[in-house]
Amino acid sequence: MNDKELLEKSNEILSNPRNQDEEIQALQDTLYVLSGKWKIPIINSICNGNRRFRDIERSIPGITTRMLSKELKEMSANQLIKRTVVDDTPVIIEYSPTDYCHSFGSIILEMIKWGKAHRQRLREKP
Amino acid sequence: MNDKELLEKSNEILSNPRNQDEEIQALQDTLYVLSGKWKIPIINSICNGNRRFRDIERSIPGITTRMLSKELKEMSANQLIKRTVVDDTPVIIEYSPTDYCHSFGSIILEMIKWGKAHRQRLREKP
DNA sequence: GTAAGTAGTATAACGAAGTATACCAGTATG
DNA sequence: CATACTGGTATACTTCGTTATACTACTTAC
Repeated sequence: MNDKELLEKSNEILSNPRNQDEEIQALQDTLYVLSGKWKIPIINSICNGNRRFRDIERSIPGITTRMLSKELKEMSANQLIKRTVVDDTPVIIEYSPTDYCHSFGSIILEMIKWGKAHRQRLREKP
Repeated sequence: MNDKELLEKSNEILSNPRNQDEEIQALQDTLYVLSGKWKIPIINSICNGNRRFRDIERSIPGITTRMLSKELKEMSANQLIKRTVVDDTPVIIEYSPTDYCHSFGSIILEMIKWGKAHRQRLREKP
């Protein structure tokens, strides 16, 4: 590394106090937890008040019972949601959000915001 | 639906002015554009100042040249990034963010925030 | 009794996403 | 001269996400 490069490097570090390695790790952690096509829509649906299997299923276009079943199981295991059996007759199964689940609120809101702006852009110049 | 349920439903609608269908669509649009394991880390890397192939590659743990090459090609085609050939000797290839790319800033920041908080939680109660 | 809804499971199969590894031509470094 | 870097491509392979379809057991409504 020559003097010019060294100077550039030091300027870069000074102007950018963020820790790159830590950030990319945080980003990849988040992406790992949210991986796949369905977890975010499911979290969104449950946080929006949907509690029962068929209600959640109907609220997410394109999802199949199998995928919903699989994801709900995985998300229960990971404390993202809570599965409650209401011992009525007939038995009712309720899925509810945990605090953990609510912590994705900001990410989901930003994604909704982006998606809406995206559609707007497409309408304006197609 | 009985009277009690009807009342609850109407209260729910009044207290929740958001359009569910529009939101889930916006969410799924966003997820579609960002699908896969690598686009968000790549956007982040380029927005953080990495410009050249090997720099981007080194900044993203786990990515292979093949995946990076594939994604960069796709993202160039979709106007997410710009590929510039600097006709020096040797030829240098530069990838730079577009405005479109910058529009993911808020989502990425929220994801980094979540990932950091997540690690913090794990440290506190393992 | 029959149709429709609830909460799923079972099975099979497809294909995209991702991994691993090697390789290339050109250039720079020691 | 050997090594290592650059910007990728080629090939082969694996995995697992996803779809499609059917089915169960129970309940409610007509």
